Amino acid sequence: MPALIANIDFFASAPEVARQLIGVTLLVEGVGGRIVETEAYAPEDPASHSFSGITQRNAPMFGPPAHAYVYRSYGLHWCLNFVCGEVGHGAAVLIRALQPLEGVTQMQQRRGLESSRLLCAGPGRLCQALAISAAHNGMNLAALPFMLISPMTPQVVVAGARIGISRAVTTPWRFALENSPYLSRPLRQKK
DNA sequence: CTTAGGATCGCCT
DNA sequence: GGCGATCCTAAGC
Repeated sequence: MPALIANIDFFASAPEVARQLIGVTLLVEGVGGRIVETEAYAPEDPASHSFSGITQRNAPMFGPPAHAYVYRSYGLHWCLNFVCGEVGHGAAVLIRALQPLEGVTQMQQRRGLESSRLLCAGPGRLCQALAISAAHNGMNLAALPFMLISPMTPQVVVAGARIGISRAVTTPWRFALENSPYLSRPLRQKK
């Protein structure tokens, strides 16, 4: 079965993959933790980089699934996405936050920060902690330096509106591990 | 608790 | 030329 890593089918839609990624342990060079927050970006999605078609920057989104799409945000931060869906459709999942587990000392050094709560709580922060940069753009997630490990038990996932965008602001494609203290921002659930 | 401003630059119109 | 799928710090309530 192609593109099946850590029991996740990367050929599925972005929201499905985003939900399935919650609880998966992500390591880069052995450093990282458990994914506690993701966002889905799909074709036909006005908030997606792929919305207006293929460009130099978003080209990896139109490549094979289960590969990395890394881009620079606001000129100074890196953001890590996992490409998913059918080849050429332009879907991806933004990895927004991790619960630090492995290589915590190294992540603290890279971030210049001791707090474990804020170590990987945000797409830019976790890329700094894991030393992810343009060098990782287009890389296969099934091969080193990446490692994905599926959780041992089912995860309780909650959904809400995505953060930091100006279009399609109500689409509930932000996914988080329920009650996790390691989110970039608290997710306000509907009651 | 919320909000405001600055850093900083590649990408797209 | 304008504007971000951000983050940090500071100040106000």
